[in-house]
Amino acid sequence: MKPEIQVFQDYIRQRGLRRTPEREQILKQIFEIHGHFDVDGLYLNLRHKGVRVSKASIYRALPLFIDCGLIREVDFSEGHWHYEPIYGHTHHSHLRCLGCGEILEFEEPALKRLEEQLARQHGYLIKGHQLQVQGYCANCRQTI
Amino acid sequence: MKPEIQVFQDYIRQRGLRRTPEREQILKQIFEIHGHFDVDGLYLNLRHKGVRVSKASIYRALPLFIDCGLIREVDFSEGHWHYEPIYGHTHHSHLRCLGCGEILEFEEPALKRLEEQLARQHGYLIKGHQLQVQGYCANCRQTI
DNA sequence: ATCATTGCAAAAGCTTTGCATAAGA
DNA sequence: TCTTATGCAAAGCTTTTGCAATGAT
Repeated sequence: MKPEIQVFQDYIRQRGLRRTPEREQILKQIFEIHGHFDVDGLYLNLRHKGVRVSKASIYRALPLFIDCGLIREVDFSEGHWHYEPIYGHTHHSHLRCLGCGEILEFEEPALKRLEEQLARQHGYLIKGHQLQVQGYCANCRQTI
Repeated sequence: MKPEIQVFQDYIRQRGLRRTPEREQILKQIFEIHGHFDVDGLYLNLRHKGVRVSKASIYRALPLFIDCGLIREVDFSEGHWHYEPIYGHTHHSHLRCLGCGEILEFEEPALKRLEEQLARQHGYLIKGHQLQVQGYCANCRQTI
């Protein structure tokens, strides 16, 4: 069994919830996309594959996946939520082009030290961070 | 005249737009708050002061303020937009408590170098970045 | 006199929720 | 059997937009 499914089943059992084919299909699809997604795109992916799941079920499943650390919200400033798998993926940040919407990923290991410093300085238990950088890509910068 | 008002008037003139008391009141209020805000809070602030402005005008004014570099969007993962003044303020990031919602500001000058590196590496013209760190504050970490 | 801007109310998106039905445990 | 989960449709929220009236230049 894929490890992300295992993680979810453990979480489900521990919380006294139920294992359903819908949740498993949604999770499977998310980890096949292997990149960021939004609810509508995920829903369409599933429908095109012939998987019958309602958006309501997706909206109800995502908080569970977040809660057990499989995915996280990401902010692309587009007025609706985006998400991405984090389980089994290295932590990365996003560089977004304000012209064409292209999104590049990059790693920034120095932020781990920043987290530790903030923890010490303010007594926080740090759970994570998000960094987005915006600008114009090589193409779009010529047209502004 | 306050410098942020001056910046906005210059922008207005340059774009052939019109100077209105509504926009000026909204901008004035934003720079009196001197911290992050959302549309509803800003609207209530103005109403309580007896300033008659509609939310529609606020929604229509904010993109202008963003466009001329006076404010920026900030993401607190709360399902609606937050904003903060940036003109005349030093750039900072946010540390947010997942328990009580407290928000601390901190500076992270190293990210300037990261921006330059990304610009070189990917040919981007960088316009800015946002960093949020989440965790539990000294109080809330005891109750989770 | 023009034409941008306003306020209102309606519409549009995305997300959440109530409820009857289905189905895990 | 008991309770959670699903699908549908309705409701909720935030944000956007159409339109007639207003007002800046």
